[in-house]
Amino acid sequence: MNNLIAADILSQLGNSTRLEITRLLVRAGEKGMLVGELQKSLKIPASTLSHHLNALKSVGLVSQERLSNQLLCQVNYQTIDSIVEFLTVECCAGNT
Amino acid sequence: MNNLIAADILSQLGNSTRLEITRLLVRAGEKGMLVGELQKSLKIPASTLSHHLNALKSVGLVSQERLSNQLLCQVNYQTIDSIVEFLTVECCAGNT
DNA sequence: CTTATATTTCGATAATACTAGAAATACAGT
DNA sequence: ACTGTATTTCTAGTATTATCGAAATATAAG
Repeated sequence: MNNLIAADILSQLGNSTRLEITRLLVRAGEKGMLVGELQKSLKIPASTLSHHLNALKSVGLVSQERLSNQLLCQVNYQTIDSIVEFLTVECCAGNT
Repeated sequence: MNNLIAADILSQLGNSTRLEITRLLVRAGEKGMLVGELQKSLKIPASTLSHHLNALKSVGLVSQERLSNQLLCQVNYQTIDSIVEFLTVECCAGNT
């Protein structure tokens, strides 16, 4: 985890819609959520949601798996843990 | 700490220059760093640095204090801790 | 092979952010 | 007052990001 990758991940989390998507997926846990379920929760156009999901996928925060004609989304806990670790250990907090 | 405020803070950290500024200030600890020292480290124009410092101040990540004709910058550990807490507890990680 | 549902990709527009030179401000010393 | 150093604010150009309708693609069922 270097500065550039960390900034990339943080910038993806730094949008309230994407942060909310991430939060929903974390709460959904292992079983994940379908794109359609996310859309119902968020009430945003499908194309907008798809765009944000792509952004989250691009930095490894979310992965998708096809189930017939639906797409299941799951959060990647490892990526979240690694950014938390970056903030706490390598970079930032805990220096009080 | 709500979703919108968290996203704001995360988006400020989600820029490699600002993340580097934050990292430098964390490492500097209590004694902080002068704007000029930051500029020497980062090698970016003063106006660009000032712009980023304003962004970090706007979300409470950095504070400044004048020392005669220089400005001392300090990171606000509390803000970093609160965003880490948001990620670990309220929102995201640790759900494995 | 047509229809229906789920989702993405395309394309265009609007909004926001980044960068940096130039001018302005703040302060200290002479 | 004048000069020098530190830093900000102004301004503008460029680039990136967000939004979302319309069209396209994927899959399943009839």
